[in-house]
Amino acid sequence: MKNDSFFRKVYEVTKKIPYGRITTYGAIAKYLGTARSARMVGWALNNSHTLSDYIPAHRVVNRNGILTGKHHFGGSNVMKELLENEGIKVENDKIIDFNKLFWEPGNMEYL
DNA sequence: TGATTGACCAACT
DNA sequence: CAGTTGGCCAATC
Repeated sequence: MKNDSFFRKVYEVTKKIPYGRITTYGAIAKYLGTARSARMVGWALNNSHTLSDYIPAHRVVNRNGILTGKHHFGGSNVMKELLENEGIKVENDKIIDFNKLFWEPGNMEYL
């Protein structure tokens, strides 16, 4: 695990997102030390589907709580369905209780 | 190998 | 207040 590449961390953090919780690209990037690299988070998630590990990318939204990457889930409402399936309320491709459901990367309080 | 892009964010004009 | 630009790292053309 000495390979501290950006993508590697993004994958690890994303996989640690608790059930029923969400986080943002900027939060992950900031956790990694470079808040300006939020774009790379999206890139990593884009390649996440190629990984063997399951990446709950549907729990990652932009800082406005909007499902920006919904289009990359193979459908238009796939991401929304996944979130609602976890009890997350989504309306007009936006997280309703985004403020409450927001999970800070690295926070293991759910354990 | 250089230039471009990409599921973003924040500052500046 | 809305549009533009800069920035970050990695992958693709």
